[in-house]
Amino acid sequence: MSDSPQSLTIGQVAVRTGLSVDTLRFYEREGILANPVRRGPGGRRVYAEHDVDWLNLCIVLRSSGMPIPAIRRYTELARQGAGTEGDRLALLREQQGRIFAQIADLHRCLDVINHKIAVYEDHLDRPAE
Amino acid sequence: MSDSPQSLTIGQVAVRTGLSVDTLRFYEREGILANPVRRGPGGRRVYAEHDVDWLNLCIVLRSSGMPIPAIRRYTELARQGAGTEGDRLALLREQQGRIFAQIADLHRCLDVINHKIAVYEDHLDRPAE
DNA sequence: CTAGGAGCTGGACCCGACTCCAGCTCAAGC
DNA sequence: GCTTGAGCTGGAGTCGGGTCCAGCTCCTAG
Repeated sequence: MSDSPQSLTIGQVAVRTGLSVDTLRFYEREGILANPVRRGPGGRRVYAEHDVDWLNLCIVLRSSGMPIPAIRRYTELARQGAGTEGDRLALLREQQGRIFAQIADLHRCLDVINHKIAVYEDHLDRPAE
Repeated sequence: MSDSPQSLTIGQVAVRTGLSVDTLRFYEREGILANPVRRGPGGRRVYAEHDVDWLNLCIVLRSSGMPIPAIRRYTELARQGAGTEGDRLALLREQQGRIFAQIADLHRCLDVINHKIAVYEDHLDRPAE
């Protein structure tokens, strides 16, 4: 419970994030890790807790449909640090908008499907014929 | 205005559905058209209004994330006609469930992003520093 | 008759996002 | 000292969902 090791292996990060080890390396190549991962003895990646936090944000962005290049842009702004907050905010707001649109879209799909379901239920309720 | 031609060309179907001509042929190869498209003179596809209706349903299913093989299964049941309504209903209910899950997921993403946005707004509101 | 425009086919290609693999290096435990 | 397990690299492969293309056939209008 009281463990907050300041250094994690890629395997531990995989467990904490639910991403595969391969995906972690892939994301790194894609440049969506805030700080270019440190290396420990033997060239092994050393992650910190805040890398996990960052990855969790990336996971949220990805799963809401943000493509990797967009996440990379956001990451680059974050890497540049102070002064880019306005831009980062703008990117987040765009994504927020896209999420709203997706939700609205899904509700429209749901309407159609609910209607279809109702028709089938009605049809099946009718005993014979 | 008063046109409801009982036969449509692939180009007209493309316009009515918003799908490309290529995609229509692709969907046909994938077997997600209810009735194996009729052919007119010169081997040209002849569509009817109900094909457009069916395609519109397919579009809804696709855009709510149903993969093509699943749509194919649904289509096959529909083709078999009476007796498969229960199965079709089950497939629709599954998809309904997946849509609910997606919406819930997007709301969770939204929570995270809204929170991030609030932090940035707060940060940017602060005049100097 | 001839140039366009819409269709047709089979097959190649593309893109995004992973996923897998061979071949190598370490470090630890038996 | 040797096996095992976790990591490393570069590069290839996969999968889903389209998209594009060459080369051909019609039909219609000028």
